[in-house]
Amino acid sequence: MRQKPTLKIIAKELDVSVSTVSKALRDSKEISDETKEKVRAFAKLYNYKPNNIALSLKNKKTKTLGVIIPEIVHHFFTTVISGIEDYANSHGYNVIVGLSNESFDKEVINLEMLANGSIDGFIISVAKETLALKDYHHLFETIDQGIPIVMFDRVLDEIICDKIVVDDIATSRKAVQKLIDSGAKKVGIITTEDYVSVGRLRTKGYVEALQFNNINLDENLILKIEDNNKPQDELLHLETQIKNYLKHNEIDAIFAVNELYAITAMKAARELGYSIPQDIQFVGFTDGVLSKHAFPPLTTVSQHGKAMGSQAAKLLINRLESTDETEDENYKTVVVETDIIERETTLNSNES
Amino acid sequence: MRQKPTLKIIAKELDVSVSTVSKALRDSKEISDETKEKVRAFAKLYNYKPNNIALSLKNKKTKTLGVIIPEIVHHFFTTVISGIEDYANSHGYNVIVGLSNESFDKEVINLEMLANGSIDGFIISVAKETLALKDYHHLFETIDQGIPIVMFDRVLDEIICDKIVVDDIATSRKAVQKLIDSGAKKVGIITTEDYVSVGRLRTKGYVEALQFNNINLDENLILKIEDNNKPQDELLHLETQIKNYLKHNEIDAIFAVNELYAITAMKAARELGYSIPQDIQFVGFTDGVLSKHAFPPLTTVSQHGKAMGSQAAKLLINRLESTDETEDENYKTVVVETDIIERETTLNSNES
DNA sequence: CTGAAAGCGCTAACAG
DNA sequence: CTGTTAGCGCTTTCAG
Repeated sequence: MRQKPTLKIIAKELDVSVSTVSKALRDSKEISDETKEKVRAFAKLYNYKPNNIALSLKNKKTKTLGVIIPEIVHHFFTTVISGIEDYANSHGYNVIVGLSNESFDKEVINLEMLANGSIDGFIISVAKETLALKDYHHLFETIDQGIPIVMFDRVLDEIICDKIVVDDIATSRKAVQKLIDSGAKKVGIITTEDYVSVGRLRTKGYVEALQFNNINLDENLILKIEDNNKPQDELLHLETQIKNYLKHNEIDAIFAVNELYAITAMKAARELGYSIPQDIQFVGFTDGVLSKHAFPPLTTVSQHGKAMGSQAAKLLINRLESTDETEDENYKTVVVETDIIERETTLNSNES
Repeated sequence: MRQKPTLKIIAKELDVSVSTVSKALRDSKEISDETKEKVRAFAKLYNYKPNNIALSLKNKKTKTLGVIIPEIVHHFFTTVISGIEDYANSHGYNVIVGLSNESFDKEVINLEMLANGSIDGFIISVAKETLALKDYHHLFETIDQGIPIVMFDRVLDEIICDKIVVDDIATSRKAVQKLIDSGAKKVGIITTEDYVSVGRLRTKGYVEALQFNNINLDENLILKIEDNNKPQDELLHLETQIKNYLKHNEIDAIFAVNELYAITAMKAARELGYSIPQDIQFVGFTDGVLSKHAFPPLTTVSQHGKAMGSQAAKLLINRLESTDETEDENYKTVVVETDIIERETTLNSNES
């Protein structure tokens, strides 16, 4: 095992001072070409690379971003990370990932661990539990310490910072409109409880779309999935809730606020003898592997997670590197476009 | 914006020396109870937290693990990460994630970036391109620098280090045996090209299972998917390869070395008029969301990614914290168990 | 019991 | 053109 060379070692070896070596390697004009050459050759030979930690301590910046998400085994978050990585890496930044597992405490711990010098800024989508508790002190504190935060997907009006969102309301309106245009008369929604902001907004879009088409709102057609937070029987729970809902209502189209709800509902519908899309149409939210490979392939609105991720990284890095004091207050929230990807769970408008 | 308190600031405020504050906070017995109390109170009030970077520089360890994987939008890797995170976090370590995107160059860059002091050790699954090129100098060099590596899933015999694997051969044997026991006479395999070690090994298990059952090997039943590395039309490419394969062979069971191949093959089979599992049975490898929600739900062998992740983290952290010189050479490779999760694409043995 | 000093690896202001 | 010095935040001898 060969130990890593340091400036000190090189300096001693070449019988010059540490600062000379440092300057030579950074091509300072204070140093003679001759010395530069000598130092560079030696450095290359011994494969010298500056120590990141020392640089971080010196510069008070680590060139790494902290990403905190509720869950990594989840296609949407995973695409966002890949967008972040992409942008960050190509701009010289690394990415530390912290998982909250939807737990408030873990979110706080992760934030605090990383806030002590490990990262320059955060990209975060808050845990459900945090949303439920409405306790945001950890976020306020890190901003107060001068560490910028970019929120995405699950964002908070209370926190003043850069944000990346999807226009949930407009997108849902669009999705529901699609269903109506394809001939659906009784469209239902499978959504989350209202404390999950994205669920609430998507429900709102659903309601607006109905109003716009002069369709009376039937509260029974809104299924809010109770999240019991016990992964083991969650799926079963989900299935029974959906099956009951389908049995007790006359529905010819369903808008589901995520893939899993959509897929589970399709399965339930199939088991109840419906054929898709003739008897009942489906549109999901968030395009992922499940949608593409479902049977039949699910029409879904794509959130462009990768774009959200790189946008988030871009906003954060810009803020970190901006020396412009006036920009300090100028927080943006960028809305990323969504598309509906038509697959085989919806009818064409003219077929209806 | 309140700036973070440092030892220096506290010391000045309390009119004592920096070292006194440091010692007081670490409960050194050199310090009087009175002073300790005073310092602690002040530190709590100002919410003092030691700066990680300074500690890292001082201690020559960062308490963070570098994880380098080919692809994050992939259920298996994602479960592994979650296992790593879990174990690492509960032992005071953070996790930096680097993605190689199956590219050799990106793998090298990531490794080098992180090796310069950012992390204490690596957990890595190598990129396909690296496997194809057989260029492992970056791995040798980081080990040579004294940075331990734990490899998982795609491991290399040439590299001497801790490894976490699945017994691919035995597992494949088991999977194919299951198919045979369920009455299959002509079982095919959809696998990768041989340079992907896991593909090669799984193919080997397939061959062994046939031999064991005195079934003649028909080379035509082995479909090695060409990976053209162009994501956009990859899927289409995959589909046509598989469809051709199904058309030109008589097959009543397929063992696929990953979920995607299995799902795609099921789709192709359905389109060709087969019914599953009556006409053709399927077993996949690597249990993920796709398998569970496929139509019909796919029988699959579970790799226990989360267990692999925490095992990897455990091995790495043990090695990092072991002061025992004798352990230095004692590299383990742990084999994690696999299970076959029976769902609806296979017949029961007694039904056959 | 407390403080001064050195050092982790690096940069930069300032002398020479 | 090169070297000395100080300092980033912290720990740890070693003196007092």
